[in-house]
Amino acid sequence: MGHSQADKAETHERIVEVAARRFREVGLDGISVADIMKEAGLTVGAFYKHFASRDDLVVEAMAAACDDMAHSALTAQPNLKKSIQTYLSEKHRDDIDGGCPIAALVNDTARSSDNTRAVYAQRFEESLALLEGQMPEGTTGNLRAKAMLIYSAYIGALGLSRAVPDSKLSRQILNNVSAELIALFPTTKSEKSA
Amino acid sequence: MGHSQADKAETHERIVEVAARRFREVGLDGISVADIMKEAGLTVGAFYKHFASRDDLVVEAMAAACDDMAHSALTAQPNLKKSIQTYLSEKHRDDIDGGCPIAALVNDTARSSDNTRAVYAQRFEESLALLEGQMPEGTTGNLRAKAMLIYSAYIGALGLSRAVPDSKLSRQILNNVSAELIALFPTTKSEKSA
DNA sequence: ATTATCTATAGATCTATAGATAATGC
DNA sequence: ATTATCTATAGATCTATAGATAATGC
Repeated sequence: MGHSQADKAETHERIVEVAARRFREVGLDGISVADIMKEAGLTVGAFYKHFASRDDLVVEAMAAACDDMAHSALTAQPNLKKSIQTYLSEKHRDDIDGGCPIAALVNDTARSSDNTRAVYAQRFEESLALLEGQMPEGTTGNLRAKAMLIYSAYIGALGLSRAVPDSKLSRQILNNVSAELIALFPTTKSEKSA
Repeated sequence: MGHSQADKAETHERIVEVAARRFREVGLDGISVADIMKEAGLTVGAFYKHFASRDDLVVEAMAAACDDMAHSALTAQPNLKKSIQTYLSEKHRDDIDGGCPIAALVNDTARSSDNTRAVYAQRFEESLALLEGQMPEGTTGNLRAKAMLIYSAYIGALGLSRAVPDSKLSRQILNNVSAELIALFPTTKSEKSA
């Protein structure tokens, strides 16, 4: 039983990380506090020294999940084409618990607390700005609106690809939406090597 | 206590209709059998004369919800522009329990039973075909792929508009994605009057 | 002395079933 | 006789709290 203050901070973070993964996989209501604690190597009694309520964990886990994601599919790609191909890949589809929470939890968030929805919206707008920054040079019109279209297509296509049980249809959704988006927003030559 | 066989059929349908609404609103796991029965004017004991398990109700309710929807936003519109405007409207956003279950339950479905997912996928493909049939004359390329892009954008934008707590941002998502889709797939003159 | 953790449990739920009741339908 | 409904409840959960234990930190 180690319980220094340093241990507590580590423990807190470990609980949040477990929750950030599990919530994406099974939904914000799909796992109990006791099971989260067990997966973090603890028992349920310690939970309320770290969080005032289960919902406080949901809020923190939502933020953590969004921060996870911010450094992969949307941020770390050199151009829009790569972003589209990465986001709408079978790898991302099969990595629910490590993938984009904006997609995995969009329905859950609509039914959740104001605090959770506020975190979700804030992180969504940050990701949207990143996507807007990836729009090809020379794209005309409302760039933020176009980024919203792309992000909406991301969320819908990824969600559908996970919902349908037929793997052929699932792949078709990812590939078709990916191809259509790439055709609509062609990356310029200078950006390809960027 | 009326319980003729005709009554039973009506009762069965009433339970399914209540579930089809509530599931869209609170998720497939968000309401108990007892509360569904209460809302249908019954008590929990009668439930298992109508369904072998809770999951059987989920399957039937999913089908019923999709049938509801099939005759409104996607089917009953004369052209694609009207379909886009209707689907991505504040009215649809605020009518979760009567709106499109393909959007409202996409995350829930990914976590649900094979039977539920099969019904979802079947109805999705039917709606997709309707949308494909609404593509403007002279649209070139892979029509099914383009319909998948539109439907994905529908699901993502509607989901986002319900998840974010800021009503201004919510409206912006609907209006921007709607405008971008209409610009991408302009309806021809002959179709406008169709 | 304080506190991070543990075990144990109160009180509220949830699915599913058992058994009683009252209506249908042969 | 059958059965659609009811009330009641078994058994399994879930959130949150109480009280004991063992380590930290003044």
